[in-house]
Amino acid sequence: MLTSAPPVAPSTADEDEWLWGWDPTPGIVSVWAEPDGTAMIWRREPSTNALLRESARFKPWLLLDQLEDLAHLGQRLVRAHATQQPAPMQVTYRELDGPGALRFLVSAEHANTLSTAVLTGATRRLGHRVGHLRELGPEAVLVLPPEEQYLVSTGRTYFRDLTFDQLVRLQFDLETTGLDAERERMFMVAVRLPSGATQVLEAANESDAAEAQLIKQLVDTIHSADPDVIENHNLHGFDLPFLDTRARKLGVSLSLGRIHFNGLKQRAARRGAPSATDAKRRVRFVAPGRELIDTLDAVRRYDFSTRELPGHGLKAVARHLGLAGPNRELIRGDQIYETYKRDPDRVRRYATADVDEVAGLARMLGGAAFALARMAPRRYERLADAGAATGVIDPLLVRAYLRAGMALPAHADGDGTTHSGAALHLFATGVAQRVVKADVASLYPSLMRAFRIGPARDHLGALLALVDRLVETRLAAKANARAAPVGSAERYTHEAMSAAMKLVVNSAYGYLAAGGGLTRFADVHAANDVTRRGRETLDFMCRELATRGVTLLEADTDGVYFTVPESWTEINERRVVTEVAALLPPLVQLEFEGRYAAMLSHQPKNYALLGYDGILVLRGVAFRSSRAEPYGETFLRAAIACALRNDVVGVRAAYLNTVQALQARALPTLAVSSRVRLTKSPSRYLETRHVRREFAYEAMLASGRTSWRVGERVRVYRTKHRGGVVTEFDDEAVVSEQTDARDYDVPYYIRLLRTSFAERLVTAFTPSDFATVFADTQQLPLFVSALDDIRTVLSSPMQAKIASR
DNA sequence: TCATACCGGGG
DNA sequence: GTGTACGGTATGA
Repeated sequence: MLTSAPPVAPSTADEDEWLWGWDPTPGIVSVWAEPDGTAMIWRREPSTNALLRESARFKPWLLLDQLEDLAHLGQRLVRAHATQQPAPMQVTYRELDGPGALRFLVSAEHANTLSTAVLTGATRRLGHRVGHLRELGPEAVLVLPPEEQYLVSTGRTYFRDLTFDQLVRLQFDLETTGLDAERERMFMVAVRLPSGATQVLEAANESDAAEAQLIKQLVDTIHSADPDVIENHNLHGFDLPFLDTRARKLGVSLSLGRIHFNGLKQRAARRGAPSATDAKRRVRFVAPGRELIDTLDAVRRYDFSTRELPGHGLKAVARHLGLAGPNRELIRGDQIYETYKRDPDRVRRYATADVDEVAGLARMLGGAAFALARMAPRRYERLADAGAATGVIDPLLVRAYLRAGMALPAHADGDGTTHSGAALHLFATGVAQRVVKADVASLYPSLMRAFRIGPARDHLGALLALVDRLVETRLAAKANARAAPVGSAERYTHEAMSAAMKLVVNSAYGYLAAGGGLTRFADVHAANDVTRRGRETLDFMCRELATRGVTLLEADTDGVYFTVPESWTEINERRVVTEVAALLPPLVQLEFEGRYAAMLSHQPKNYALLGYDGILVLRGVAFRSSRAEPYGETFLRAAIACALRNDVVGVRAAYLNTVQALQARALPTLAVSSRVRLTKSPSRYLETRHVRREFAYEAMLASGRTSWRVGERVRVYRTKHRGGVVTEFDDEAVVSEQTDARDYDVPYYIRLLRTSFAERLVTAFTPSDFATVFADTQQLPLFVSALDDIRTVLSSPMQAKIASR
């Protein structure tokens, strides 16, 4: 059980245990525990990869804020003694040290003994029936799922001494006649076996019996492959709920786990499918003995820090990450079944590509959750979809406190103090040459460490200790990754560890700042202390840089863009960053992040950067919008690239060329079309059409499209009097040149070019020069020479406009 | 027009 | 018995 360690001055060894647990049992790949105190553990022997199944006993436990509710047990309530074997119906307790509210650690042989005893006492005390422990509130009781009780009390974690590639993983992907499991059915399942071989299971016909047979085949395939992990993209949002519904309707037993249950188990989850019994609740399915991993979760977590993915769909992500083959079969979702009837091989290739890409994706992005599962006392599949703050840090803290024999604070509401945010300064707008970006890596956790800012109620100092250890572990993992051969499992493991550490470290501040009593140790004062020091640090950096002769452009939270004098070389640029870095506290590391040939500073968080390699990067909503017409974006990129090189003639040429291309109708209709989503059904639109006409629907009707799906994305464009539609295939618009009428409204699109797109260069010139550069096309001859004198400008008219978030 | 509610994904 | 993203878009006052 939970052995006691000295509650003060934790040693390095204690902190290791807080981070990693303490039981060395290797190779755990799944855990299933029951309220009766039995736990089933599946392990892979790291040296042989053989699967072992072990059963164990544990004592279910929970934490209470008082013992009053258990007084009615009389003799059955006993103080815990390490040596004494408790009797079956006994409840043992131990009072923990420290000031925390949740201070009584209570346990029994069966969880039901515990909960019944507490509920009986609470019912008597409160004078009304208390039917469930959660009714007592988190300030009065802490009870974890059985697996987590087991992992916390034993100090075990998943995957010790195992690499990701030692996991036995299977991927499957359903192909169905539609999205609604109530009305549609499955007709195909692509399976990728742990060996990497793929197979396609198919229903023989459209009958119930054939679909039932397909489900049985899938279940058999999974059982004979016996994977530790089952993966798919949106597994919990689509495949499992669909499968569950179909199996119920068809009366087929859906037993996907290693313990036979009739059907899948469920757990509450924020991101899951609506529960069949209560539509307000969301659930995820559980198959005991296996871990059900949704690559969509890994994608979200990845994109959360990188923000580079075009979308989170499997095809888009696989393409972006280089996992998609060159001849990847693509079929629009609503055409899959139709295609299957005509050309089944095409759908087989499509579905097989899906499972292959999922396997690649899971390996590429799943390592972070794998690494977390080696630390935190939760199931792998829980850590794969958990938020870092409550999902990872809180379980680590709970385990640390119990290990130290310390009482845990209960969740507490804030005192009404509002949370203050980061600093954002726009110092100058327009075009700057020789731009440098300097930033502080992981500013907030660094400030927490440097100034020892932790939650006031964390008397054990566990959060700061964890952040310290996580940062150290991350640095070691990064070094190990660099030392390992490229592409090796070892390198991959270290990189995944580093990514996982970064995730948790960066959420430590979020944990502190979480409002509404969401996290156990939330502390708005500490969080404000962090952001205040963050603002001070940013302001200090800006001042110190400015006194060293640079011109500040924009500063946001933890980084600053500035431009340097013409005479400076990269050596000077780096020196000024190093000098300022030396003035900051040791753990707050200002880094030279990059240098650019030029920058167009438009609005806060909206700018363009031209690299010395000639690559132009646009940031911010002003420059990137999914609705923007492609011709405008093309123009904007060309014009900005010229402006950043001070090629004013080029800017003018880009403008004129676009105008002329429009006038000559040289641009395909696709180039002037805008992406919209149809959210009203045809009948719903027709109801309101006489009151208010909406362009997108009018364009559909004008193109003879009288039926569409709600949610369908189309590209629409304007003609002289009405509108037209270019249909879209997935994310890539496909239009046939022969059918392209190019009947778009030329004056409208010329106007749009000027008022919407050219406008985004307004800060690059003085007002009169701007008017000249984008003057009416007829006046061209007048202005050719006038352009020679025009230079881009950088201005700071507003006295360093300061905004606060 | 501005605030707020909702979505992201899957066939 | 969950977990508080965030930026874009849809909808309603």
